[in-house]
Amino acid sequence: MKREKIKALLASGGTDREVLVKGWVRTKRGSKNIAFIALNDGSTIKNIQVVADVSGFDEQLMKEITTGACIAVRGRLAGSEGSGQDVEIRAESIELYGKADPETYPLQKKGHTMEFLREIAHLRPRTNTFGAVLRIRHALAYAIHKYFNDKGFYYLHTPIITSSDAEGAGEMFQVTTLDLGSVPKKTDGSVDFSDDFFGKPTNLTVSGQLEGELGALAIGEIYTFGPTFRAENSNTPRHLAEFWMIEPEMAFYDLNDNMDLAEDFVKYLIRYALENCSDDLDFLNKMISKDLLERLDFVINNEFIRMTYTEAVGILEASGRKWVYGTGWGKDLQAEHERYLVEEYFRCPVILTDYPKVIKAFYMKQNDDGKTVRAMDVLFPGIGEIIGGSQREENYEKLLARIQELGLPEKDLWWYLETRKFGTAPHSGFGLGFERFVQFVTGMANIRDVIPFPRTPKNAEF
RNA sequence: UCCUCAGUAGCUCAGACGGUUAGAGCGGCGGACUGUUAAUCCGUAGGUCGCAGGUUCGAUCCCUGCCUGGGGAGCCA
Repeated sequence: MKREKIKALLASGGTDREVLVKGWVRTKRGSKNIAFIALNDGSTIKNIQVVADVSGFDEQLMKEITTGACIAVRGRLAGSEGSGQDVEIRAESIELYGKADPETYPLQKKGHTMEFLREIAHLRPRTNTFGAVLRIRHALAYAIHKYFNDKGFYYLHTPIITSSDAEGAGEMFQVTTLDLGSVPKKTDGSVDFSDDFFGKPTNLTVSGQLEGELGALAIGEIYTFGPTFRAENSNTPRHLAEFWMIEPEMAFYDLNDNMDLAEDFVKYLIRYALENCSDDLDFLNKMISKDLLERLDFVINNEFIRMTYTEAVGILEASGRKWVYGTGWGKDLQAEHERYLVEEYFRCPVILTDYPKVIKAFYMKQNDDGKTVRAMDVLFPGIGEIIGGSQREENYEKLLARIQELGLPEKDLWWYLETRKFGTAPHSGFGLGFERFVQFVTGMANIRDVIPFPRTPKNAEF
């Protein structure tokens, strides 16, 4: 007999037939004569109720069917006499795959705090909340590939190990095979990397963007979707040391095309989740974040506000607010400023453009005013900056001048500069932090709870 | 990294001017119950009071340091 997944079984509609299901026991209740087992196999947030007439089963077996145990149930699918569910399985035989000693199994029927569940990350996927988050995370990852594939973008695999700190996106994790107990030194005392695996210092990537640009300037429109690593000592509900980032890069896109793509992309993903994960989103809306569905609907049904950094500063200065951080032109916007614009003034996602060049990266296209660059940040309620992007500087002289002005390692960037030397083209791109986006879609308050195994300062367990 | 709060039973928390046997709810275990929905009812076991020093006749409680976690900030996605 073929095992059926609970999701398919519940969707099938028919009753009065033999079925075989396998899964993990969520709860068992009942009396001396009858037992009710809520069984979940991860295919859906919904459990199937298994009803067992106790007299027909081995006493020891029934005793060992406890919360967390894994069982296979063969029985008859039937309409339920109880009110909590439409159908249930009248068990005819039960096989116990794995016991879960109730005295030591850490998951209870009652709710647990997110902090506690983080300590048992190997078991937390068995909870309703994490099951829902993991299914939604999967659906969003799939939708990302589908969106870009359908638009003719190519998935470009940029390197995880890199040898330059050109992007300057943050502190990096060093990659080495040198024996840290006795590091080879040169005569001047500095580390001799010639014996290291790559013969020079290497690190884990902080961004695939620069390599992404190489792809865009050859095959037109590409995207990356991979892990990135930042060794920043950031301890916040919005930062991870290891996170996933999506970075599309497009030839012949100007900043407006870039913004259009970003907005359309984000709305597509939310719509995809609403259409394909409604059970999980309903659960999260009820148990985790009260107005979740309302927020998601709002984002897909409203145009993002677009304005320049300069206009935004004007709004902040006209607000009459007392800010902890000053708001003069040329200063970067702080969390309190972004929050005011998004959550109070507009109450809508906002795209800010044309930031002062001094606070932005070297590769952004310089405007004719000599002061600003064609940058864009997409700001979301609750999580702040979710997308950062720009039109890239395609002019060789201007790009080189900026690199020199900032004292960046020109030698390490020779390959990047050559794209502007040989057949340069206007192009744009952006980066979307995947976990921050999953946070927004699921309503989870802490980014550590939207990735199966979070990596944060002082924590690399599991 | 800075500011701030916290760490007591498996979980969530209460507690004491510094003073003999540290409490509750839930969970577990035992029992009752012919259909339950985080079942209900009765009973019961369970604690190095985060770690290391210090003050004291005596510290889980006061002081110092450290560790871990939450929130806020910075850095950013």
